Amino acid sequence: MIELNEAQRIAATSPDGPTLVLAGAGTGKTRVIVERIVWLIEERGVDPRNILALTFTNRAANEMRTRVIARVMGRLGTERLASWVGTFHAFALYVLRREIERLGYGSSFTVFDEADQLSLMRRLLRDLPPSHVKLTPRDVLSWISRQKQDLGEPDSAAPPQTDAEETARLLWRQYHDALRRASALDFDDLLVLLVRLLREHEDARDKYRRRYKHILVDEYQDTNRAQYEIARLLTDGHGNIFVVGDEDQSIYSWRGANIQNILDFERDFENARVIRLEQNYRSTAPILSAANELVKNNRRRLGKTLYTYHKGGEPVRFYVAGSAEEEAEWVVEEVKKLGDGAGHAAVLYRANWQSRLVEEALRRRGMNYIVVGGVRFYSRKEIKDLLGYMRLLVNPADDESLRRIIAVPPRGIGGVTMERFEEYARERNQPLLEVLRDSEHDQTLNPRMRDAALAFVHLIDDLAYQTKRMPVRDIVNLILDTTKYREYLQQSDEKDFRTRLETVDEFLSACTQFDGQQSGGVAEFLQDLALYSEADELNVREGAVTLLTCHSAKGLEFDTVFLIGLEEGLLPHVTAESEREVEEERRLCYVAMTRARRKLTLTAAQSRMMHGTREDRADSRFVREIGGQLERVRKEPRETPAGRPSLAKRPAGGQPPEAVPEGAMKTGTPVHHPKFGRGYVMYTTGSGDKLRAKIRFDSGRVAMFMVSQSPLQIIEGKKK
DNA sequence: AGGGTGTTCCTTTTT
DNA sequence: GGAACACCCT
Repeated sequence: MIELNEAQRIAATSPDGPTLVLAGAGTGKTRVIVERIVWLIEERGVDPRNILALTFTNRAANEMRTRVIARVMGRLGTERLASWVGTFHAFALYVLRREIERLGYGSSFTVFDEADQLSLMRRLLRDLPPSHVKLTPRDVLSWISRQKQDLGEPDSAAPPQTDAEETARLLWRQYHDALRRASALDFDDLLVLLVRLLREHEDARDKYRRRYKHILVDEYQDTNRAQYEIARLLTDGHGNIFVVGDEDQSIYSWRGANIQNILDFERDFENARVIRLEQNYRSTAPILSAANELVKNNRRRLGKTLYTYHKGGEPVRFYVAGSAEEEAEWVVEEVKKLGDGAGHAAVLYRANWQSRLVEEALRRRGMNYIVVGGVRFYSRKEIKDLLGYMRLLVNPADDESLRRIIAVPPRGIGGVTMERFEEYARERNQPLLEVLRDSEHDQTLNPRMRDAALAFVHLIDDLAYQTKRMPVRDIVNLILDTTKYREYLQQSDEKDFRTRLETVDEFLSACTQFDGQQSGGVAEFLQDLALYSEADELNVREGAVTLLTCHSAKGLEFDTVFLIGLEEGLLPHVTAESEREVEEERRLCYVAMTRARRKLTLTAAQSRMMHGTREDRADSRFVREIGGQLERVRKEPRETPAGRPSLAKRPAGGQPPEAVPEGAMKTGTPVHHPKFGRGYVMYTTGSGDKLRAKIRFDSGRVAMFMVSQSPLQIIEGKKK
């Protein structure tokens, strides 16, 4: 066993039976799991195939797998790790592919992503009688998700308490039926159906119990009811469950994670051993003590105190900028000072949209950076279009995909025509594709509609026939050719069709890769894709700073960390109202801070654009709680008064300097702005005093101005 | 039918 | 600043 401290060694070599390892941030959690797997295989002689290791993110799974292989290789010469290491969702998918027919589903089911769920829910809400309470699709979906993760059923006994709940329940029923009809599952269904399979089918339960004699769960504090139940069902019988977690890092309650699972482990699993890891190997003393200072304000915790033998270290800094723009500028300047060290630095934020300002500041300086997460490759329009075709081929009942592609490219079936088919589909409870097919015999239909519908059905039928048993790449190529998709992109989107074509090519490469590695066909390809996200791949680019949310930073570490937006309403987030929710925000802040090895800087802004208007911002209460541990950084003097646009500074009622005459602002007009300098009009929208102009400045900056209220001036002739 | 434009929301975090 | 929707024009 390599370099383990006493507590780590005791944990990794814990005998059979339930074990809970409470591992604080940076105490070597992953190492303990990895060493335990190695120990089980090498010392205890456990067959690797009998080991099941479950994680929450693919990234964590990949890392664990890589590390175990690296450890086991030299000794056993095993090239491939036969243990099952992956996320709960991936494991559920793996089992369901083989067993789902027992639950009355076909094995080529579709997995709905968030966009699919949203568009389905939007439609259901539209069709709801107006008497119902107004709910947003997001709210309904997250309510349903919570119910599912708690293993509720759409028509369970408990009577609805409020009108909203009654409506939500009705929508759940409809949503459930729609998924059923489309032979589709959402993310939660993967877990729910696995639980049902294990509960209701004894032979399946026995089979998987016998196979997985040792269950390991990473980030146990993030398990929800369904995941807990899966672990429990697989464990009952042998009791060999080894979980690692940290209640102070529980940040997924909005996804149904139940912190009670870790708090109750000793009660749930009899004779459980509990081992605490408290020696932190990652951070310097000042970082650790600031983080401890913060998290000790939480009441719901088991309590641990992290310590380190690292002496010294720079104090944790706190910088307040005048505006969010200035905050980004400052942070980027600081990153720049790091030189090559930027490659080991990260900028962390609460919400994805916060990356924008930082990205812009980085781009202005031509600096390299990586954004983790954000807009996903597979949610880009062109990819979703192609996936729509593929999904319809695999699963002709997938109405959601049909709606997406029926007018892509346009083929004479628009809103009015579709409405008519939708109605038939509802009446006869049939998939849309079938309804379109049957239109052949419908004499009441206008012939133009009918011909268009039949042409589409033939297209799909032909594709389905030709693509049987074809490699995925060839299928996509065939779709591209028969639908003239590239030509469609070209004519519909002159501006950025080049990047879109590149995206298509990138997608083709991904297909080729799948064809080369995996044995499955399109159905498997699509199912795997649903669980994949780019955040899984942490591409390291030489010298590039990493931008990511606090959530996706979990499990990672960086030499230098900037945690930005420490403001009330952002961290803690506005939506956190109850004390319980604020505690989770505090844990999130704690997780973010403890990512730093050597240098940690917190920042905030005094003003920020929030949904279209500039708002004054207050420092986060967390800053106060860390209090004395922070070193305040003073603003450096600047030549130009920074931050706030001049609009905010003008005395109320004042006239803009030299009002711009109506009609003078045209595309190409050169203008001058006191703060941003010279530029020209890209285009204008609106009219009168609502006239707005998009300006591209010589600095490269692009901004939209309300002409009547901005200090823009038209300058004569001298265009550069 | 389909493209373009304007208007009105709302924006957490992820499998 | 963006997505979804409503509206208008061809």
